[in-house]
Amino acid sequence: MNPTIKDVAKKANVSIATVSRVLNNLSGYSDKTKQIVLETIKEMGYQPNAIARGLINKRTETIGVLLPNVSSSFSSGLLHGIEQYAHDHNYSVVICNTDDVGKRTMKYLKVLREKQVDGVIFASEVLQDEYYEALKAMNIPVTLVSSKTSHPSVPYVKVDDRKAAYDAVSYLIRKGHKKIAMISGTKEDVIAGIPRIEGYKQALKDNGLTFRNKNLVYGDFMFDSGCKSMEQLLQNSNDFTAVFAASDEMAIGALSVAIRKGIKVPDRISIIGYDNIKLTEMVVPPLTTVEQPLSQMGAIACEKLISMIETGRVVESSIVEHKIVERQTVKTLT
Amino acid sequence: MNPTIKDVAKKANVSIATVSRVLNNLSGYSDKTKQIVLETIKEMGYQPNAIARGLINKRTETIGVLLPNVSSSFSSGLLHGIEQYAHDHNYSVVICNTDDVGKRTMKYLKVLREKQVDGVIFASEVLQDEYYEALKAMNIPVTLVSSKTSHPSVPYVKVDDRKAAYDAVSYLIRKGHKKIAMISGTKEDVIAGIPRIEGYKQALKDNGLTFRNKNLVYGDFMFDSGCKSMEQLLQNSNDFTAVFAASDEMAIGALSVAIRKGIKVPDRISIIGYDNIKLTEMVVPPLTTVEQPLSQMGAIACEKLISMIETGRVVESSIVEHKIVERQTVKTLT
DNA sequence: AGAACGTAAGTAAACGTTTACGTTATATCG
DNA sequence: CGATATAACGTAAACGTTTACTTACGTTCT
Repeated sequence: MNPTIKDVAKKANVSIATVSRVLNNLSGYSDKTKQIVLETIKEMGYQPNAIARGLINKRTETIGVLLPNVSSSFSSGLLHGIEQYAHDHNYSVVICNTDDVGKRTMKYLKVLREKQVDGVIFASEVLQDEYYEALKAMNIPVTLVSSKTSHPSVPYVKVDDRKAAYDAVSYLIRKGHKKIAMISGTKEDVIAGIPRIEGYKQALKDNGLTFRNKNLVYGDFMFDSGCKSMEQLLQNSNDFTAVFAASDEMAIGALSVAIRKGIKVPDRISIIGYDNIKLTEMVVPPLTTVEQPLSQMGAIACEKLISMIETGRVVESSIVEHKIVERQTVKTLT
Repeated sequence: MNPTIKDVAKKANVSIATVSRVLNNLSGYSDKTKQIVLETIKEMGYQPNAIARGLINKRTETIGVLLPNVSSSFSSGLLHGIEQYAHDHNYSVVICNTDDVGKRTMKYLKVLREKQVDGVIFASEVLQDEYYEALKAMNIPVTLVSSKTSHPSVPYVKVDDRKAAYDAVSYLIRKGHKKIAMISGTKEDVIAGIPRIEGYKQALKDNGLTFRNKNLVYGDFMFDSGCKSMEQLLQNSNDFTAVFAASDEMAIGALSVAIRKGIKVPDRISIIGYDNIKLTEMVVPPLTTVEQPLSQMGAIACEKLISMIETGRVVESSIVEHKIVERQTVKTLT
């Protein structure tokens, strides 16, 4: 078995307390004993046991991250930022892939509680009442990323979806487009669905353009639905020069059916996406899109969480800046 | 504070031991006391403390996963399978994103040791001697996925890279191609570099085709290097009708420069990739590729690991089946 | 010289479990 | 009926730390 602090103490001829003290850089020992202890520690290859430590100081230096789909480009972008920040601050992260199913989430929450994590991040998930209650019972801090809530004790970090959509559409308008379609995400999504539709409508209105029902279709943020939506749009009216998609995957879906149908992008139709996932650079032509700084958002959410863990004080939510990344799928109309 | 087993015991008028017994479904109590205990547990909202439990049975039911890049489609595919299997078997997974830097890996290993994880999976990382020694000192099982090693005590799961490359090239040959270029990964990579080059050369040889140096170029598996490699290939000779890329990202890079240069794919040049990441379906035309069942591989690696943890016996390595997924980037030459 | 104090340690309780062992009461059997 | 087996518990040690409290001793000051 691995040596324990007791073994070290015995070999170094000091008490357990003394070893613990030098381990934790406290005072109460001479330079000489410090050297001896340090040496025997190295000699024996001693490593402290974080479990025992955790039991007594009620801190595990571990956080839980719940996300709907680890293997999506979106989630993993957030995760990257979270992990990096956490690790740089000596926290470990345990991942919980909910696959969008509520049952699983509750089970995860239970496990995280048993394992005594110091806090949890909900990434891109809505904080159901049931979850909130469970978390409250656990009595540990929570933050949200790419999501929001009205509970004052749980801060979130996200972009302003309404404004981002507004800006995307305004951008198209500035480029001379007057007939702009939208491929929305799911109609019920209070984060990435509704606000983006509102931004779209508002931008049209503010620029004297009329909203047409048949130029708005609904997908589910995924590639396939982007394809279908584009076909639907083409069938509905074919009366638009640009489309704003509520996710890059859908935008790329739209792009691919356009190409397949021989519709030139951006010459005949311009497309702008949303997210700026890695894929956008790889596709031909590269996709113009509105960027969410995913990794940075993850890092900020993690920063907030750790701050709450260590200070015990609730911190403020943040709105992070989106920006339009111009690539080659939007044409300037003259 | 959360109630402990002691609180439950007191309220239920039994001893701690009894509560523990019903909690763990052991024997030594009447049905009646069981009911009472269960009720007070529910009443008080008691949840066992896995840290205390872990301290005593030296098991944390947690595994560590080291991977070079969480946000790559490849890694997250593996991770997905790992997480799912682990969670279904009541293990938690803590992720460690090494970003390919060795220093970080050693630090992670130290943390994982302190946190007393029950085992670790190296995903798509080569097991350096230094790591192996550290792991051996920890005295816990290890498995590798999408990597291999000659240490008999660490099982791995991967596809047969040499054979997969051989099959990919043979496939092109069967489709009538005689002049086949290759965009390789890094020359030094003993897993995904060398064996795939060997498979490529062997397939040429076995079919009476001669290998030409200028038809083999080196990238680093990433998109950008795929672009550059394709340009280099075009400059070198332009004397090939098909290219085999050692990763989908590079294949897509090659595809995109082809399209940009007006080279029709697959009419003028056929392309086959490697991995079958999600991206391959989204690109136009959809990429023909050889599939590695990433999620399944992750699950198998995790299964092996858990088996080793629970039985204490080393298990065998596995070679999983690759297969060619035909999409639209390979043309049959007549 | 003696009081007062600071430094360098040691002792032991505590964290929340599991579990080996001990104790009682009841049932079983010859 | 006495011996003994068994069921139903309780007691306390153990896991590897941290830390409040105590002790021993050397300095400094008056």
